[in-house]
Order: sequence, then structure tokens, then C-alpha cells
Amino acid sequence: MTKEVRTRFAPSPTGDLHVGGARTALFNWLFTRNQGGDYILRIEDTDFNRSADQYTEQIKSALDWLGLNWDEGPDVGGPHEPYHQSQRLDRYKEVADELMKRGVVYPCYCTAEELEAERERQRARREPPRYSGRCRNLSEAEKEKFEAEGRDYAYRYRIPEKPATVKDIAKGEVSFPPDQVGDFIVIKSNGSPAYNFAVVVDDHDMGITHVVRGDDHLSNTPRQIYLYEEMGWQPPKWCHLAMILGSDGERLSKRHGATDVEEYREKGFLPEAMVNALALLGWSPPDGVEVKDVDELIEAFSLERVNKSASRFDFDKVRYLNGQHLRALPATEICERLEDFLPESLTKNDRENLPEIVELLREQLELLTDFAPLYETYFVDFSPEPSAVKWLAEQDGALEVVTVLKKHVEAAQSFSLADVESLIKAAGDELEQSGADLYKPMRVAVTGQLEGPEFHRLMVPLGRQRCLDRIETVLQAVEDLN
RNA sequence: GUCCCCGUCGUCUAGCCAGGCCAAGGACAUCAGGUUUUCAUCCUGAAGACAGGGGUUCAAAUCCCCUCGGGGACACCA
Repeated sequence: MTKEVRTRFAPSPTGDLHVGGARTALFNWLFTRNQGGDYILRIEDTDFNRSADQYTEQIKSALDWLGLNWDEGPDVGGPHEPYHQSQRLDRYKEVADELMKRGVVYPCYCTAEELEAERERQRARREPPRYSGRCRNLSEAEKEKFEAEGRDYAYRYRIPEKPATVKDIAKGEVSFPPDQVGDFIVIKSNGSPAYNFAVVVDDHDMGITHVVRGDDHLSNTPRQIYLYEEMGWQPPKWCHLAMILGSDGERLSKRHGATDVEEYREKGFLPEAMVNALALLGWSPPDGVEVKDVDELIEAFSLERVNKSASRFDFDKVRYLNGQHLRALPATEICERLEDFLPESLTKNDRENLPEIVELLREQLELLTDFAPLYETYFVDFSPEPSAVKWLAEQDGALEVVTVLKKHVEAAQSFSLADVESLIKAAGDELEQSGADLYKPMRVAVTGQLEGPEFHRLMVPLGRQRCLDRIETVLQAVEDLN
């Protein structure tokens, strides 16, 4: 019997959810859903100076929007509550006491300034900047002296003199010599747990089986492995994901454009497109079909197919994916998604006809934010293009088409799609014209432009009166030319 | 600086672990055609890469070594 898969996404609430963090969350989630396991959200808020509740809320809301629901964690609870590190201090204390009892941690009285000075010296001597172990073997007298000085102290873990090997699903076996690791802080002088200690305690307590995270954590892993071994705990399986870089190959940052998930939401991206795009960063589907909905992604996902190299976030591709997902939606659904992106200028009447208008414009939509300018172009700002007016004036027979069209529109009793189609046909029969010769002049008359969405479908939501007004305006514009 | 990771079209990648099926496949973007009353969608096609150098082998994108390039870590941040 195989053990149930348990994974976690453990952000620190020091900022909005970044595309890198979202990708990490997504890979954990996809893997877990594929395996039928439990996915846990844990908030790593032990850095009291930088953590803020507002960020926790924003991260949760971004995950929510992406649809990455968690089985255990804030709001939903679970058997391993609490899921905020800041509320688990007693537990860290308990494990720390155990380490003290074993004599594998020792108090370090060095101040931040001393440590910084030490690192400076090491750098100057071209040595690796690393903790030297100056408090490693302090005598009782020395300790008392420091205590008497009123110095604070942190606890460091005395690492064993043997290399730590990370068996990583993505990277393979990676070994770190102990002199590269150095004794590290377990409990800070303010009593709070250091990251490398807290994660191990949490991951163990919560029964995490797979740790999937960014490869900036790879070199932390030896410290965590030492702790697992020390406590006799079963370490999880590791999978370190290569970084996501900006367009110039540097670490992704603000100056590369949108880096927060929230910004994509505001720009009119669909969550399913974001999920699809994120999934393709460092992973590829075995069947080579890249456009996939969430269920297909879950079905196809495996950690074995994550690749080792860093990737850059390709904005063009996300746009393309967004267009694919958007156009796959029925018009009524698109209307709902459009809710926050409707233009101020949307008239009450057009609002009622929104599904029809959306149907008309959907092929031109890539982002939800594309709708408003298109709507305004075709439905609000009617200002005939001079080039189109000129074309109409100079094209043989074009004006005649418009006059006949006007006559038929005026005579129309109702204005359904069928009505409009038969009206156009009647005009065509009368003129003995068809194809471009017929449609193009009509288009210019009603839209003021030489190109646009399907003309006969456009007339319906526009309505009889608006069509007539426009034809009138265009005819006037032609006359003004002379 | 030290250690670690990575290096296939402009970009995301398949192929690499188990060498021949690869004169390297797909997708985005680009360009050219086509369908469509037009734009878009869609379809077809073009261009475009194994970082460099050494090995090993009958055979290397795939294995080994070196160089170069990029990234990460080296915190009482996570």
C-alpha cells in the first residue's frame, strides 16, 4: 500500500503572490490532485518584521482566483492546526528543548555586527563567508562572561562532519560537503524559530510526503536533512523547481512588467489561462498538446516531467493561451467574466443585448480588457474613417448600394437576425449585386470603417434606428467631400 | 570568492536518465499564402537551435572532461 501523498505550499506573507510562487503552488496542487492526495496551505510568518496579514489575505485571494483550493490550512482548518507558523511557537520550543537535551545545539552569543564583520574578513581573504564556529566550544566561564555582559544568544545546530545528499526528483542526487553548510541557527535570539528549523518541524508534523519548491531552496536542503536525521524523522521527497526569470534572463522582478498574479487578473486574463501558462513553465505535457483545461492538466501532470532549466515568462504566449480559453467559453459565460471589465459607456439597451454583442466580437477578444475598446469602436463612437468615406465616394456603384440599403432599413418592421438577412438579400436582388460589391459599401455605411466584425450580425444589436442614423451620417460625410 | 544548479530555434519546450528511429519534433512570436463580404478566428507553408572545445564509441543533442555563459545559495529572510 502506498502512503497517501501530502504536499504543501508555504508562502511567507511578505508580498503579493508572485508568478514564481503561483507556479510552485500550482505544481504542488496539480501533483496532489493527480495523486488524489491532500494539499496544504501553510503560512510561514515567523519573520515578524516583514510579515503582514494583508499579504496573507492577498495570497489566499490569488490562490482562490486561480482555483488552487487547499484541503487543510487557514479558513478550512484540518487535523494539524494551526497552519500559521506564528501560532506554533510552543511546538518549536518543544523540539528545540529536545535538541538541547541531546546537546546538539549550543548558544551563540555573536552579535549581528560581529558576524557581519567576520563575513567581511572572510570575503576579503576570498574565503567562503560562513559561520566560523567561534561559539561552538565555549567553556562555562566564557558563557558566563557573555551572560554577564547581558548578551542575547541564539541556538545553533552543530552539524555532523559528513556530507548531506539531496535525492531530488527534478535534479537528481546533489551532495553538499559539510564545510559548505556550517552550523546554522535553529532558534533566533528573540526566541522565534529560524526557517530551516521551522519547516522541518512543520513538514514532519503535518506528514508532508513531497516538498515541491523553488530551487533557491536547494542549498538549504542539507540543513533540513541534518535535522531530519537528528530527530530520526522520515524526510520527504524533494523536487526543486528551476527559477522563472525575466525577459532578460535576470531574476524576475517588477521591472520586467507584471509579476503579481493580481496584475494579470486586472489585465483581463482568465484564471484557466494563467494556470495553463504557469503549468507550461518547467513542465511539458507528454502528449505535446499545450492548450489544456485544468482537468486535463491534472490528468497529465507528473513530477517526473518537470525539467531542470530555468525559464522566462513569455507574455505573448499567455495572451495566446488566454485567447484560446476565452473563445472556448460560451457567450453567456464570457458575459459573466466580463462583469468587471464593462465600459462606462455601455448603454442599458446594449447591456441587455450583451450576449449578442459578445457573440459578435468574441473572435477578436484575446483578453477581457479587449472588449471595452471594441465595443466603443463599433457601438459608441461613431466617427466614419475619412479613408472609408473616400472609398465609398469613389467606388463605382457603392453609393447606390447604400441608398438602397437605407430604403430597406427604413421599411423594416422588425430587426431580428433573420429580418436583417432577408433585408440584405432583398437589397442585393434589387441591385443585382453580391459578395464584396454588396457588403463592403454597406459595411462602410453602418460602421464607418472598411473592416470590422461580421456586418449583418452587427446590425442586429445596433438596431434599426442606430443603423439609419449612421447611414445618414455617412451619406452626409460623402456629400461634404464635394 | 566558495559551493550548487542550469545551458536545444527570438521565447516555452520534446528528445538526454536506458547513444543509432534526430540531416533535431511541437507551440508562441515573425513572415508568406489560403478560407472568409472585411478584420479576427481557422488552415497551409517559410525562416529559425543542440554554447565552445576535447574525448569515449562503428555511432553522441544524448556518456565523460575542460572552458565559457547564466542563475542560485553562502542571514538571528523565508
